[in-house]
Amino acid sequence: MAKPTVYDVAAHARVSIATVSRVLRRPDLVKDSTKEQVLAAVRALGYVPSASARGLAGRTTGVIGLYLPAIDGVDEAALDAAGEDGASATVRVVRDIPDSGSSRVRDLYYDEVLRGAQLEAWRQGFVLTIGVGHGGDPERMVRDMAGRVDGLLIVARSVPEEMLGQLSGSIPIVLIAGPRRGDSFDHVGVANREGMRALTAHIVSELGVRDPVYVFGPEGSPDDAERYAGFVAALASVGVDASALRTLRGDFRREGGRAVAAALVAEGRDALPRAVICGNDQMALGMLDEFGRAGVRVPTDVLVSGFDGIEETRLSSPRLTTVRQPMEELGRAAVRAMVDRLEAPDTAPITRRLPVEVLLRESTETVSD
Amino acid sequence: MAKPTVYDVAAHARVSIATVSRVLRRPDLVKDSTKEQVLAAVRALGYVPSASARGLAGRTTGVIGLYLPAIDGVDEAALDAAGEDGASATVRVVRDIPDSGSSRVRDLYYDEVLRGAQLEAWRQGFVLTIGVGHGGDPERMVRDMAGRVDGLLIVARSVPEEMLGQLSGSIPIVLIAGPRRGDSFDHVGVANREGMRALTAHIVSELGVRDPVYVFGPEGSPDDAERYAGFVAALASVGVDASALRTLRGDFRREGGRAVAAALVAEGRDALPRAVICGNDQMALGMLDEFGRAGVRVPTDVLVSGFDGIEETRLSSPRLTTVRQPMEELGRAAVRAMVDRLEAPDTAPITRRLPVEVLLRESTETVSD
DNA sequence: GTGAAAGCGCTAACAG
DNA sequence: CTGTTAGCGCTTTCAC
Repeated sequence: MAKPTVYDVAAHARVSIATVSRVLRRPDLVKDSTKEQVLAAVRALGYVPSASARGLAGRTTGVIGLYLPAIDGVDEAALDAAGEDGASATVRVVRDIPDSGSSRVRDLYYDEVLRGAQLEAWRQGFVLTIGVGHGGDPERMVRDMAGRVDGLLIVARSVPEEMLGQLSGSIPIVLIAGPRRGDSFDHVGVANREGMRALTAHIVSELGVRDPVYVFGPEGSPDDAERYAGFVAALASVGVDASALRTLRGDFRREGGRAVAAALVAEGRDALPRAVICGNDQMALGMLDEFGRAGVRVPTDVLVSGFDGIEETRLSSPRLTTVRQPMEELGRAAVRAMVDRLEAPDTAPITRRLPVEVLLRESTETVSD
Repeated sequence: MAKPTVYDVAAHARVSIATVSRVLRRPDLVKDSTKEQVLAAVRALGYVPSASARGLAGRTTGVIGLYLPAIDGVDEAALDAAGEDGASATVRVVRDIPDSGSSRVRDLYYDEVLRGAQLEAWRQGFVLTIGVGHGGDPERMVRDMAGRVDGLLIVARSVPEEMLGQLSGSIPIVLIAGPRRGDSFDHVGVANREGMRALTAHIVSELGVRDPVYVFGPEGSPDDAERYAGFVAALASVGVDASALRTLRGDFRREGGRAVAAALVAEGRDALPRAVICGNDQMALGMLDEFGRAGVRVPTDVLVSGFDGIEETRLSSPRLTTVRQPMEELGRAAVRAMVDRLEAPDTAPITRRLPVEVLLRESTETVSD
């Protein structure tokens, strides 16, 4: 008993295959009584329509693809090793000492984007298929996905610019996050600039720090550039020339934040800046780590802020002031943009910019505050 | 310039479509020189094969589906509201007080399963498509998925038993977690029983508590039943009849744990059990919350343990002793099982049982320990 | 090695 | 309202 097809259902219900198809797609066009027969046959046979056939005939798959960049510490070698179920014990008992699990820190970022995309896709009648980069070239995977979906959502910078060009020739693409792409791609992003501007304004105006230090991420991050632009703008609006201020460079990772903080501490406690504004949360958390170790008090000795709003910022001590990006909403907006694009293929590029939220917490709290 | 097809490529390369197909699927059967021509044409045209057509012709989609149960607090109404991009502000600044974000607590469980499945699927040359239940009936979504994948991974109890029966008639199914299904389904699970047995043994033998109290989840959870069986077994092996011991009933949720703890406290401090062993982490965390509020000290006054190994257990104070399930590995193992099944459709049901890890932490630490 | 031709299961005109 | 009939783009014998 192979998988039943329309033909089987048609035969069973004593109608033509066209009628079966209609019952499933435009039920209103079919007489109630025949509809019943067909439905009964469907149930009896356990018929499930083939998406492949439907896709071929209808030239549309009902699938939206989401491509995410490589997951942090995915270790291919370890994966291979884990590949076989060794005869390992069923239970292992270990004394788990604090901090041993720090390697589990993962950016929840994409999980949330994924969740939002999935939810919205379903609401819109689409299915989501995901591809996650893994080290090397996105090439193969992205191409493969391109062949099986109606449209592709791509997280910024996870795919080389050139491939985007080619791809967009044959399939709609919506870019997620990253730099603004008013030009040639549909794009949903967040208000990086405005968020950092508001945060900086708070620190400068409310807290009276006129010489905050900005900590960059790795060279070439457009998100970081936008954030810094917001930083500069906030300062400019109170008459401070940001280019005269000191800046530091990290790498967007926690470890990098630690290093930057350590360097600062090494210069002497009295030389510490009054406020450190980091390009992302991970670096800020790293600085918190190191300042804590070194006995530098936050916020008493120095104010620290991050950007992104990852979960850990709520759990650090002190809790970290940050700018929360609406990740889940980002995924959702991307799907919406894609659906719009699919409905109107030849309209101008869609650009959506989502609002952010500045979360003021203890890491930037002052006495007078 | 519509999407190029095999015909376009064939014409461009001056060969037949059969040759184009061969170059892409069995390159070894084609002469090098012609292969070159075809590849060149593919590049020139930006050809991407249609997965639908391929699926139809080859009766296999190269897709594995993963169906996850409803996400905790998904609020459909809120989703609708969020549907339109209101003219909301770009930035909002709020003073974020501690604990305000407790609603964001989400079980990371499925995210990890998802990640593992995705990774392994790709390694095996498959693409993963995911479906997440949302409140109501899984029916429609699962059926839809069934039509577009080669096999379906289903998290236990997210789909009614009967539907599983039907489905498995037309498509391979691998159940994830939940009760053992040695019978009629392929299944990957974890060593619930053994894990709880080891944990209980530790508390009984090492810490000398011969009358721990077990806190159940909601009625009818097979996972919980297995865990309790482990609890009973551990006790039995030191000559204690667990059925004579007190048990409590929660609901697997944090709030439920709080309620249970509150009830216990209300009975009087001196009547407190010496150890409380919970069926999952959420309840244990809830108990920690309430004990903390009530001034009951953990582990001094009472020992508390959980089960699952969710992230929050590392961040609570005291950190929670628990049994960590290898979630990511669960997803990976499920995919592997599916691939095996696909390769050998008619072999006996596959059952994989993954080891767990008992993590001893401060919530069960005693002085003598 | 390569080409011709027959489907894979479904949808969508087009008749009736 | 329902049936007939072309394909959709690709894989796969079967010949050559």
